[in-house]
Amino acid sequence: MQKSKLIVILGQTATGKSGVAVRLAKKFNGEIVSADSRQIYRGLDLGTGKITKKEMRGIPHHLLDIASPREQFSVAEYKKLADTAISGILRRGKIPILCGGTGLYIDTVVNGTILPGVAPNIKLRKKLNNKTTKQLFEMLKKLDPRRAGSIDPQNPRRLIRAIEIARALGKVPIYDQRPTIYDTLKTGLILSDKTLKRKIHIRLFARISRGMITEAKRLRKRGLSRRRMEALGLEYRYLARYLNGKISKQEMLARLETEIWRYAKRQRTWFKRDKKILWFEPKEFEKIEKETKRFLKRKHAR
RNA sequence: GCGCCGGUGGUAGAGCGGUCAAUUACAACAGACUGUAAAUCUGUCGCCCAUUGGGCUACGCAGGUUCGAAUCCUGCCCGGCGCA
Repeated sequence: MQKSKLIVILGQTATGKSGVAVRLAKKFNGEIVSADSRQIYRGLDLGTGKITKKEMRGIPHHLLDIASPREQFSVAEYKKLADTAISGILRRGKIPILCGGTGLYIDTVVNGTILPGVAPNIKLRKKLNNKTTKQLFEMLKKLDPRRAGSIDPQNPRRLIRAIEIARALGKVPIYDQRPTIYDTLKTGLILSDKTLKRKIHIRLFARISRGMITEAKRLRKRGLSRRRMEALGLEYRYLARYLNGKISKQEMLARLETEIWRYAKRQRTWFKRDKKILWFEPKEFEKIEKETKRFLKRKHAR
């Protein structure tokens, strides 16, 4: 059976993914599925650099604004919704374009990852949060020695999740890599460090002048807790600290610039491992287009 | 001009005779990652070789005391405060 074609546009923050995705969608009759863990949330617009209605140029975008920022979203939910969105697009005879910078989300969809099927247990997590990393590791060792051997013993978040799964299933399952259901073209957008830094800087100030601070205030007014806002990371984390009077506006901007850069590097580290990504500079649209055309014509997967 | 306090690695800031290339934090760089992923976590971080380890240069500058100094003394330079 022929696998369905899926186009992926990925890259670090501020590399111009959205624009490229829209152009491709225009060209090849596509619809876009966002793969961004923060643009999922309603009301996080300027701070996440969410595409505007106008910029969409009539192209349908999926998985934006589908969750309340007050609640925690998860990869598992994302995967389910993304799969649904993609099949919908395919059913309409269009090309799905997965576009975003959240590497884990992309991989989960593209690789057809099977997640353990154990929902977060908030109560348990709260309880475990009081334990030391060492204690958590000991707990996991007792519950599932195998997983304890492969996990990062110093990462409480991972340990808690592993314990959560082990308690529900007896042990943390090992999942074999499944044959993926999509025939995928992964296109990565890349800029030199210097250019990316500059773009991050410019974009940050543009967001401020477009009202990012007002957006943050609005979110707080609508009941987004300070804690939750802090947990959203980057702009929202530092905006929260600023609104709280913990840092000055200037400190916020300075911190943000370096934090965004660091985030971009983490993204780069993640994407680097994937040797199947074809990298282009965003301005090389013709090349991207050509590659995409070739991919879409191709009969069989790889 | 006198008095006091201070000058430490990219930054902030410990150390106040040996165990100090120097706690720690931040930055920088590298990396991990299967239901919080813009999150969370790890490693490296004076220079030069080396696998453990070794060598060199370092704590404003110049001298000195000492077996031994970032740490004590003297002078100088610089900064802050106080008195003139």
